[in-house]
Amino acid sequence: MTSGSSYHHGDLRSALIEAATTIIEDSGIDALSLRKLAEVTGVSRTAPYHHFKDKNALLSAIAAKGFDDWHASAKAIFEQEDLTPATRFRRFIHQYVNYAANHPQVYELMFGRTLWHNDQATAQLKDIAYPCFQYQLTMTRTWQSCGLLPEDQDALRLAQVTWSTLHGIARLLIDGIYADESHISEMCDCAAEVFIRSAGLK
Amino acid sequence: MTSGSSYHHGDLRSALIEAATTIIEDSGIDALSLRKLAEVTGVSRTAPYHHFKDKNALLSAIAAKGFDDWHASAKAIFEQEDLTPATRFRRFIHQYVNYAANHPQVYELMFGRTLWHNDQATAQLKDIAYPCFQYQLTMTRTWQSCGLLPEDQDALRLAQVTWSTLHGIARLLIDGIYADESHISEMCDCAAEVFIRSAGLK
DNA sequence: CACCAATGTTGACAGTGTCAAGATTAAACG
DNA sequence: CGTTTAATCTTGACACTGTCAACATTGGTG
Repeated sequence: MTSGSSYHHGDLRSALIEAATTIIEDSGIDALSLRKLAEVTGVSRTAPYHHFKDKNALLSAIAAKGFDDWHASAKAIFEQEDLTPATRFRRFIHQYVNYAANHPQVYELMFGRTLWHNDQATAQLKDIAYPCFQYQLTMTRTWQSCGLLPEDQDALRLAQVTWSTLHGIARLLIDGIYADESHISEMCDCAAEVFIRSAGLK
Repeated sequence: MTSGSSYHHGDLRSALIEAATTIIEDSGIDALSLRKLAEVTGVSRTAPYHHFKDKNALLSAIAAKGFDDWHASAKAIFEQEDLTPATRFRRFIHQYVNYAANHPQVYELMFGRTLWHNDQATAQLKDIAYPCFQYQLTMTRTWQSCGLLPEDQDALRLAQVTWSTLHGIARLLIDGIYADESHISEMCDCAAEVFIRSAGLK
């Protein structure tokens, strides 16, 4: 593949995403510079601009891939029909927080201000991310009708609140505030317990 | 004050913090460059380095001030003894999220990765921030003994979970994901409701 | 085979944080 | 009061960043 001509790379776009992801996972988002990335990939400084409009577009592409992975694993748990809804609910919570803890830099990218804040989030990114948000709502509705979450609350608000809790735990962990990784599991259990009890079941 | 000699500024440190805060609140953290800040303050590029070790130290100082404000207003609500605990609990939640919504950039600084992530958070910042975290725990214990929060859960875990929920709501709002400002109040109500119900009180 | 669009290259520019060395001045000390 | 000292501020410089413009190379299409 990397045999013949050295002028044209062949599949630079994929190579860039891969190398960038490695750098980000190893050394954090701030350590990623397009110039260094180009050097590592064995290409000149401005070559990436033929595949990504700017740095933001590259980061968006990486985040988009993260959403894909994340969505898939959430779905895998949610649809595991041999488990009770309560078990799936608990597993989903653990899985969510663990994903964030295991991929802190990518999680930061996916849900951080860098991409979303003011401006455009690369239509492509929105197209991938919004269904993920929507899925959270779908799951919430199901859990409500199972009696795992209070049925009299508005589904959207409840989805926002439950997600906020997981997102908040993830951020506090990732940013290294007030919580450390050794308590992840207990925090997840506590959160699950609180939500389930609020449904008045138990 | 700004009369006589123009070589020495007089109170550059304060002036820098003030100007920097303005810039950050107006245009975001990324818009703050030390060089521009120096120019605005009417001083040369490297003058700030005699008052702050580096950019991080300046940001830490701003965040520290934010923690002061935040802690004060949290305390003000928590100690308002003419209100029922439940009312104070609800108000605290609303106040927390509103503070974040009204000071998004400073909140981002206070609780974001920029300052906390890998490294040092300027001992001074830690000294101011940690008591804030501790206060969250104190409040949680009180709420537990009021029956507002489940008494059988570990106080630290519960404090982490409740705070995560507020923090998560704040971040989703600030980062512009999935939730917009018009629903702040409803989201807070929903969160309060869930927690209170989980105590089994009703 | 000739051409064109895609892809890759070097050069350049404005901007950044920060260090080193020197200028200016307020404060401390005789 | 005069002198020294330490704080403060300045210019110069360096390495680094993202990104644009202009040019080179090439694979695929007519």
